Amino acid sequence: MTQRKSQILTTAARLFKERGYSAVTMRDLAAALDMKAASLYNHISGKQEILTILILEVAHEFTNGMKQVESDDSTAFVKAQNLIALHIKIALSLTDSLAVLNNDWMHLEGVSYEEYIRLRKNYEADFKQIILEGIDKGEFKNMSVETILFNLLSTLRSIYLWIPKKSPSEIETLKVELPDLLLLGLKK
Amino acid sequence: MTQRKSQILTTAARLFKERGYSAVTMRDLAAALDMKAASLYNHISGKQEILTILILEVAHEFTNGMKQVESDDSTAFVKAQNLIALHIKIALSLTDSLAVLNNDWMHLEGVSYEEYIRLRKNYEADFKQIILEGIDKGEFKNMSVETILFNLLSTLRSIYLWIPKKSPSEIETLKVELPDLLLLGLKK
DNA sequence: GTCTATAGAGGGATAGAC
DNA sequence: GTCTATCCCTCTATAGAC
Repeated sequence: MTQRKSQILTTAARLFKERGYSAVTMRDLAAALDMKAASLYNHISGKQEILTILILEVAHEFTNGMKQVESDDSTAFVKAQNLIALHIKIALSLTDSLAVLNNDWMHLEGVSYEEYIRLRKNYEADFKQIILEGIDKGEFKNMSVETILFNLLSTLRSIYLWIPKKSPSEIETLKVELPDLLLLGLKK
Repeated sequence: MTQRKSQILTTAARLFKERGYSAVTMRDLAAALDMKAASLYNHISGKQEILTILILEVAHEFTNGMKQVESDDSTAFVKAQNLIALHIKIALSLTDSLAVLNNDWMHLEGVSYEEYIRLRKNYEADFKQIILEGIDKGEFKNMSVETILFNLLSTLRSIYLWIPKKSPSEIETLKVELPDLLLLGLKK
């Protein structure tokens, strides 16, 4: 990956986050980089390639993080804590790309689309399994696993919206309080 | 509002929800209604009008619901319960428009944009006030109000994503469990 | 109220000079 | 590696017949 290409990708991520993939033109992107649209094509094959790289990078981060969490031989409660930390970490390091994943995944095409859907399906199934384990072993309240998963993923998926508006000290507060807020209500 | 116009609006809401405002063309919308794009303009002034009507209707529903909740002389805990019920009710009755509000508000233009921003700002400030009241009176844990607000709004804003996939009985479960899940962890 | 036709602007992408 | 010029297509919206 050349320097120019990653410059294009980070700028694209920011613009896609602000206005959405479909509303950003190659001319917009080029202008934000002080160049002409035609020049972009020396670095990337097209608009779709940008979208695919941005989204699949984040999706693989989640998948790898989940593998890490699962390989650790700990309680469901600790695994859930680690997943919360994973979401915060990715939201901090890949804020804009994560926004693109959340909002524009449906504009992926062909095999990239299939790949994304597969990764997301597996991630959610793994997450559900961890919650089920927690309920089975009496670590969590005996509530509908669907409701719990919905609540956790909703909040975790929104972190990227919250982070850019906050100071480093507020983010530290979130890191400490979010696991408590999300999991202590669940604890048996 | 003629029957034809509301037919156009509900179809547009569905398409905008699926692909986003910018990716849906007037030809797409017309085709979904078995008509030609030019005919749409006998009922609406343009694409922007559709977006404005869909989003501001939902925004006013939230604003009116908040007024109701505030006018009730009850504890912060009950007010929070009522706000959760409000979000579930709107997510059920205006699922597609709510999705459009969440995803495409930034494509509003002119006074409609200003109006939306104003309504959202006031709604969030009112919500925050209720949480602060709960902390002050010792009903809620003494946590960062920002963290609490973030968690509540994240989950409440995502309900529309969850509802279309679920059966009526699962939705009943959500109505019962969500206030417990969101608020009992907060309770002092 | 719906149609065909089309204006006028702007989209992604390519060719080829430098 | 960047540019100008341009292709070809699609976009929103309008004009005017029926």
